[in-house]
Amino acid sequence: MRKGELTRAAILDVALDAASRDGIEGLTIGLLADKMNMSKSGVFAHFGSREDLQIEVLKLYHYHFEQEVFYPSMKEERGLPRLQSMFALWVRRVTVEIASGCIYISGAAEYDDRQGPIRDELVGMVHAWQGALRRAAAQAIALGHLHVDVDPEQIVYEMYGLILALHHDARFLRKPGSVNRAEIGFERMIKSYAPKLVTEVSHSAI
Amino acid sequence: MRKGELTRAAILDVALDAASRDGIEGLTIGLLADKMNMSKSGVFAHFGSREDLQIEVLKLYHYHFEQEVFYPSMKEERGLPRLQSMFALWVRRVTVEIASGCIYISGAAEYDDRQGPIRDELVGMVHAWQGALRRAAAQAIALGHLHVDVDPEQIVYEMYGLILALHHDARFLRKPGSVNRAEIGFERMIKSYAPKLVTEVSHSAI
DNA sequence: TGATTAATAGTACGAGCGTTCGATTAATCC
DNA sequence: GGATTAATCGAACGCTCGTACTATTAATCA
Repeated sequence: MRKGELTRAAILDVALDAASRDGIEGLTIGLLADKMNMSKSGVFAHFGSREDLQIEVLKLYHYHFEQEVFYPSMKEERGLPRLQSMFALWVRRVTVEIASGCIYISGAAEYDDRQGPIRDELVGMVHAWQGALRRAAAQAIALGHLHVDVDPEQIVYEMYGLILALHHDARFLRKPGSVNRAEIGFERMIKSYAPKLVTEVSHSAI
Repeated sequence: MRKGELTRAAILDVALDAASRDGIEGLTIGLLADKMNMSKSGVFAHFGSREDLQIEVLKLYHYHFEQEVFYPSMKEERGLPRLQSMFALWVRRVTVEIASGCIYISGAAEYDDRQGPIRDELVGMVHAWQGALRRAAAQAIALGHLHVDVDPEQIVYEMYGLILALHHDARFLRKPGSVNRAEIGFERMIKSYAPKLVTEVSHSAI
């Protein structure tokens, strides 16, 4: 591996860390140069522009997310177990990120009114993840783990809400116990979307 | 009313609009000066500093939120009706804001890692609103509209999640039908936190 | 080791930022 | 209407930003 590629990767690592804290838009080349003990032009030379750097950081985050959340979940059994795993690993990732921050979430707030390549990249990633969640939910329905009438999109919507609330309460408000609330909410949602039982007993649970 | 106070109010109106779009941190004096057809120093003179301006914008947003969401809800009957009104008006506000943006939400993302007066102000406002929601939920429980074992904080958490998801999907992803999802999710939540039924009739009486 | 190429540093530019200060115009009051 | 105060402007300061260019150092390869 050439030396250039190595420093480039090191810069991206530092940039990801910085972006997690201050947002994608908070990334500056001067700041990275300081943290890397390099000159501004030295850092800049590895990327064609600041925008390219920002997009590379997004891709790096996406890679981490896939490795820690998506792929491990895909090894779980299809249907509800996989959906539960997705949520659990997602919660863990957001919790681990409490000190730094989830770029999908902070990025959504930063780029909801802007347009351009960065927004496009971000929207694509979130779409991909929501698509994976939707497929998992649809499989859970098809396999009879969840009620037939449930809309997979609705499940994705509510799961996303629980995670967003976790991010909000834990990171912004710094409330303890938020992880618990996310899990309780998820369990309640799964229960209320459970398939209709043949026996009367659990009617009240629906 | 002096002319100074009038322009000051006009600047704040424009600033609120700009901040809704580009965030509190995106506010710049030069931009406001352009929009107001004034000089930078002319705008600046109305506020001691940019930070003061930003805080004044927050207070103005808070005022609007109170007028459109909080006070009207307080006129509703205590308990579940009030809680439902709070959610409905909140949804409407976020929906109206889809073209611009909710500063409580975008601000939370901007200031989760910063500190200082702006963050303090923002945290205070969100705390106040969550407190109001919590009290309404607690009353709904006390009045028998919701199950006794339910934690009011959990209800606030999940309500906030539904709104955050609405903001995310409608504003960032620009998905249609998000308002419906928020309402469906809320109804399901209320149902699953409903009190255990003694008779069927009493349920509909609530 | 010497030649070649890659990686980094240094400097400069134009733009925008918040803020300060003195000058100037406009509104207010007697 | 003239005196007084309030409101606004204009220019400047020091700072940081992304980027372009040239020079210099370091790594790679024959």
